[in-house]
Amino acid sequence: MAVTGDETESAATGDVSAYQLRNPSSCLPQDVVMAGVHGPQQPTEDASRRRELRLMKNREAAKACRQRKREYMNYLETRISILEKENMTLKAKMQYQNVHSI
DNA sequence: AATGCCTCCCGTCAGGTCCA
DNA sequence: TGGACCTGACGGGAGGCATT
Repeated sequence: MAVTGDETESAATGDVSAYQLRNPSSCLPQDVVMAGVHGPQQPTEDASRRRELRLMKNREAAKACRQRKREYMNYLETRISILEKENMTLKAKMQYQNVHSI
């Protein structure tokens, strides 16, 4: 796999995310209210903790979601090959019946 | 060796759905 | 109705492969 663990590690430790780096306007945690007039404020400890918890849960949810999707796609591909075989068998059977006028 | 393209996996955000 | 959860979309990193 192409995972070094660095990304996961940095995300888990609350470093600046890739998204924040490429989209500076979104650098503020969603659930931290910033007061406009007095400039940027530090997120409270509790807000940061809640954000990290939310990101961690969403990270796990996304992994589970992708795993389910992979399994479903595998199921569909298996189903396709089964139905294709079935279709070929039925076609062969029809051809046989036509040739022998059954 | 350098480069470009493709594919896979990941983390994050945003928006939708569900349920207490 | 607010919070928890799910999932599509997006963009980045890394590996593999062909081409130069």
